[in-house]
Amino acid sequence: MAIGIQITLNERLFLRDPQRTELGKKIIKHSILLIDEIGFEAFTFKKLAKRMSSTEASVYRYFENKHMLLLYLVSWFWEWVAYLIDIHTMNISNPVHKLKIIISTLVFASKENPSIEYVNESVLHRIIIAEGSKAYHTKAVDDENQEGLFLNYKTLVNKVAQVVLDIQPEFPYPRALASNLFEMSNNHIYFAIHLPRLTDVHVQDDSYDEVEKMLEFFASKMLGIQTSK
Amino acid sequence: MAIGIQITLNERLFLRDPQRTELGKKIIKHSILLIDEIGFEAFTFKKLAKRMSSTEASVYRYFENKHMLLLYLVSWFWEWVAYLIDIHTMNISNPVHKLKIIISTLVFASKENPSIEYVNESVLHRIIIAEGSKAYHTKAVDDENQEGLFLNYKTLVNKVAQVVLDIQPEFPYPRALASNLFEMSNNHIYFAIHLPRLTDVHVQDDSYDEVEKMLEFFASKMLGIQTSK
DNA sequence: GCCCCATAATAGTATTACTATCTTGTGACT
DNA sequence: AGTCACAAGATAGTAATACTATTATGGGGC
Repeated sequence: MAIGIQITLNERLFLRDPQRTELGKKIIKHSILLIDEIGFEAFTFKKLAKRMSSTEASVYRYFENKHMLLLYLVSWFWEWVAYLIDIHTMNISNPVHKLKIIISTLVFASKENPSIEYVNESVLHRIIIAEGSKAYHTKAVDDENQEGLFLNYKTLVNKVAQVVLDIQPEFPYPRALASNLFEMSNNHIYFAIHLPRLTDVHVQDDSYDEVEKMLEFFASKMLGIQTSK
Repeated sequence: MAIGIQITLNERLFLRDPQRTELGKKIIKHSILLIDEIGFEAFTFKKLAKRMSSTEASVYRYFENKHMLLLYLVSWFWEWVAYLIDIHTMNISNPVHKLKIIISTLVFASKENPSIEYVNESVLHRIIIAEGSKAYHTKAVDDENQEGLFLNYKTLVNKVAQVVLDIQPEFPYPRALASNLFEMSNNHIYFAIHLPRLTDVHVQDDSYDEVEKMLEFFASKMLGIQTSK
């Protein structure tokens, strides 16, 4: 099942392509686990190297710094979600149905059958939820954007915006609706777990059903479509 | 005009109340300016002290670390927005009208007549937009939440959620709608400036009219109310 | 005139965020 | 079989960060 999936990322995200070597894959694998455990602020290349039984200097040969590594993980995640959306909506022509599938793909990204052994998609999803926004809340955002480091996310948002326009060609804020669905999904999962008074949904274990229902509700209200049973 | 405004904040946010001393006020004032200039990651107490012609050790007597200082600034900002909303909606009984005022207060928070000399509200608004979400995206979020460090924001969100319920008592997601309005406001101002493909609105200089219009559109769609001219 | 206490001045530590250099081991090519 | 290339390991070193501790100074109140 892992065959055929290729996640292609901007080459400027890394110094040496981590997908091409064993050490590279180990860096991806363990950085996901370690960031999830101790948080991005406390995460350092030294700790990562120790955990992997490698050295700091070796990690630095793959990524310029931990910010670039985060950017890499975030890009990887969105590229993966885009891939999932593509295969799930491939044969769907009804855009309303398509949007519904997009929402559930997004919310349940972590539950998909893992496709690549060195990436724990479920843990990566948690990282995106907790740390994802730090990838673009930086002083370097404009330079990095110019280098195309956010292309994956922007492409995905625009893909969804196109579906919105297919549903309602005159809708005035297709991209804002699309990006808001993505941001809301992450935010409200996070709120439900850590700041429950900021939301109305609940999550238990890793069941995000209520989040999905809420996003469907919001989307259908925005686009004036019937909520299907 | 500065008379009578008192911003009261959780005492656990600081070690010594910065509002009570000259040095404290200088810390608030210059930290706002410096974080805006160099970004939160590059910001250090040493640089702040140098800028203020004080010492690192003195700053540490007021705030445990830079994260607590950010939390303080964020709380200050939301408390201030809550205050503005209160005075602007004081005599309004129609909840639809109230919500509209809330949206414009939120979007134009930075344009309000400055009330406290040591806080540049316009610059502070920029910080909230660019760095605000880092205040709660931390491993310590649960502990800090338990200590009440996010109360200001949660209270504000719930105040707006109550207005939503006044408009539509059966609305299933009042808090999510409220928090989403706040998050969207900040996000889309940021997107418009740095990642324009993630939104449909534009901002020029500090004119956020399009953001206001969009939030009104979203809110009225969600609540099924007429968009007023 | 003395006490209190905030601030300044200074120093010191562990960790972070790197950069540099040198060695070793493997695989590929001749 | 020999050497070449090159990735990774080992080691060291530097400047900055994130603090903590100690002592000195100076002004306001009693």
